[in-house]
Amino acid sequence: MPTTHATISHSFQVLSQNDLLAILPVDELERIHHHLELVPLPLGEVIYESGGKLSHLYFPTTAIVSLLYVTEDGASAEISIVGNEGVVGVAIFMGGGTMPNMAVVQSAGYAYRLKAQLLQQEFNRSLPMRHLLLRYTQALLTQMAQTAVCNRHHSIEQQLCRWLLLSFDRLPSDELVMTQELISNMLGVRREGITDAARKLQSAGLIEYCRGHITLLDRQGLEDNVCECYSVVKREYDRLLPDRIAT
Amino acid sequence: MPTTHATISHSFQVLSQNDLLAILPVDELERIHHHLELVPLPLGEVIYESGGKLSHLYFPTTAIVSLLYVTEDGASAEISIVGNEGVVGVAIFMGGGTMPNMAVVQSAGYAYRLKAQLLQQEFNRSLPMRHLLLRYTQALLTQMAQTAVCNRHHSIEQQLCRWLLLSFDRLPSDELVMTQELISNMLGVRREGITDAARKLQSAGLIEYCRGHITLLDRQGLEDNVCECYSVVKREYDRLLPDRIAT
DNA sequence: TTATTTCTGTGCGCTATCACACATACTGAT
DNA sequence: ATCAGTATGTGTGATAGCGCACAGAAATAA
Repeated sequence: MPTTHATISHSFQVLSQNDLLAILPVDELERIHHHLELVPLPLGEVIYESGGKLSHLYFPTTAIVSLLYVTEDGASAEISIVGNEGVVGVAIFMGGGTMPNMAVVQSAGYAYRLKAQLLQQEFNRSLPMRHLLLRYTQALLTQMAQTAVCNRHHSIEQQLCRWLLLSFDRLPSDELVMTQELISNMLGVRREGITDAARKLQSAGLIEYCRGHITLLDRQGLEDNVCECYSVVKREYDRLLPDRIAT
Repeated sequence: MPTTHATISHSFQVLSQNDLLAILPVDELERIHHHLELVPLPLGEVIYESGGKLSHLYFPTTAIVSLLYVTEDGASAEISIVGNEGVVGVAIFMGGGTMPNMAVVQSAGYAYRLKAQLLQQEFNRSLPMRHLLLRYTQALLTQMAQTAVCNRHHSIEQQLCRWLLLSFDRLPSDELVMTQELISNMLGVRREGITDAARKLQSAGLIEYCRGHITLLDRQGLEDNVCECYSVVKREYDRLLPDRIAT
């Protein structure tokens, strides 16, 4: 189907809700945008299981996805967060096909997706596409590394601040739908630990929460309480993907 | 300088001490092997600093290198271990150039190195080279992710087992030159914590240590005590780089 | 409405790890 | 042989986070 200029620009505007698609040169985007499929990602949806083959690469727009590892005895830990700044499914172009962790929708929303095979072709053929995805993957590496550091050295309260900031950075609004129980699963700590930390942040007037709804009140306050891990990761994303649309 | 077949095969045998070079198709290797420079890596040598530009990609043969993050207040945590199964300096071909962590030689030995610019050319030109390095990078991703999980959920003793196994896997001998103090820096815990855990392992007859020399006595015993993180990482390396030379 | 489930608050004892302070023992240089 | 430096052992008290148990409150369903 031939595409008029009008529909292309319209599509591009929508596509630009994902930073990586937004940076991609127009001619690259033209080549793939008919294959991009907009899909809703409801809360809790599993995009891929541990060891499961990835059928698509996902470009989140409004959705947030967590990369989670679940241990043999049922404990869990979040490895990284992916929102509209990145993609879910790097194993497709990295060559492994699968990963030993799972991707779960942490905040409902939408994502564009591209068939794995098509993406692989594009990755091999197009230098800009390759550069973009690899730079994003390097940023992902940093996020994972910093998660390891944070898990080792920082308090639950600091980690909660980090997690909230990373999440709000990827969210169009200042409200997050998320229970303390779920957050505790992400951070791999007890629910009570989150209750304590969250209460402190609320008393300090940084956030407000009520039965699964968290509202950001004072971003600067959170940044004052967070450990260095947040800014290290953020700086690295900004450095590696400088032209992405500012949130 | 033209190269005879004899010198080529000789070189290749030596080069094959690094698994990635060993897997590389012969014609690819021929193209770069004159540029590979064998360098000694003494204990403690810093291959790159946090944020420092990488001049070379390193292919360790007998050396082991740790990717370390040092926090603002001086605490440290190992992000991953690299030995003859991989390379140090993925930021070169991933496109970022630098990383917010440092690479330190954990066990003295040798490595081949290749100028960054040359590697970048090769990475863009050669599909096998690219595939190889990207698959290795995916394995690295898994190691980082699993480090995060391990830091969150597992005991010092389990982590010590994991660390020892990962190190001995990358070592030609059964003896490791390494003080408890240094190990504690890698794992990001107190030295006394390592002393306790190491003593337990020694009493159980799994290792023997004396003033900076650790000898592996019972690998199976270590594997019985280690958390799942070790095997998850190992399986992933084996899966992603199946043809590497068995140690 | 009432009943039930979900979410959050709170208390209490337990354990792993930490921080610090030393003691001991081995090593190597002079 | 001596001494300084390095590596390891040990003790004591503090603390963060855990496991468990349960209470109250808000949302949801009947």
